[in-house]
Amino acid sequence: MDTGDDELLDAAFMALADPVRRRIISRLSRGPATVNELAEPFAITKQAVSKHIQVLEQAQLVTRTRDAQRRPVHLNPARLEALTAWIDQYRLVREKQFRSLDAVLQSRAAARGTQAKDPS
Amino acid sequence: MDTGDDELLDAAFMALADPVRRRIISRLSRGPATVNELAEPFAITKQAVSKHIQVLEQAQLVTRTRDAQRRPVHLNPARLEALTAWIDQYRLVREKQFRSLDAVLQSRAAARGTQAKDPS
DNA sequence: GCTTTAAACAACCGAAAGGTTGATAAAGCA
DNA sequence: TGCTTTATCAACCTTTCGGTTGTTTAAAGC
Repeated sequence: MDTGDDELLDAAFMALADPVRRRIISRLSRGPATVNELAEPFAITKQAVSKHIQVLEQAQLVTRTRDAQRRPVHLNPARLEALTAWIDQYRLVREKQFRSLDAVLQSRAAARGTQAKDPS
Repeated sequence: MDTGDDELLDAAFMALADPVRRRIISRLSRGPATVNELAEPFAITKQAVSKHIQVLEQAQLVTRTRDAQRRPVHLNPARLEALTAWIDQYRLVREKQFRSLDAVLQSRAAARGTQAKDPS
């Protein structure tokens, strides 16, 4: 079991629980950006955005480098992979089970409603 | 960059940010369980566990059925898939960037000097 | 030198989360 | 009919989170 990564998982999931931080991740997936650039589309102060980035940095979802007086923020895809790894670990177990017919029908019906990919 | 099910993503990531709730998910991946069964391994009251399950239920990560006076909790794998789908959406974009060195250099240059246009 | 810009640090506030105790409802069993 | 089990509801408390304003550091430009 993943007893060691508990705090990192805590931090990562908590970090992604905020829509502002998720949009920051979305923005960073297209390349590094500074705090000011990241703060622009939001109606909050740069200090608030700076705190959001600190939260993402603590979760190791992003890293910061030095470039003159700017500090570009970079995405860290490895941490995102760690999250999908954790989720898949239980998602796949459940798919294999097929113990309750109700559960299967429910998950199939729900999968039709969302954009789930075919597991085959 | 649709942010349609923002609230569901909020709720789901927030729900998984707690180690107790993650262990509940882990337990449920091996089959349904009641509140009392889920509360047993933890040093908190059943009321607290009941609240945790409410949080998971609001995020649609679990569902509850009726079986006499028991209310077994079931896992809902479709919601877990939605999370991996969101993450992969940005993880894969990033992988594509790594494949092209030009894209990396472009984003670096954009972050350094040219603030004239969005680098997308 | 002095000024501007980017960004962090610090103190503060309101709202929400996690936990507790106590009371309540509903189903099964004597 | 009581009585137990299962689980929720309600009020309350403490800690943390998201945001603000104000101050400070650090590097560039003049």
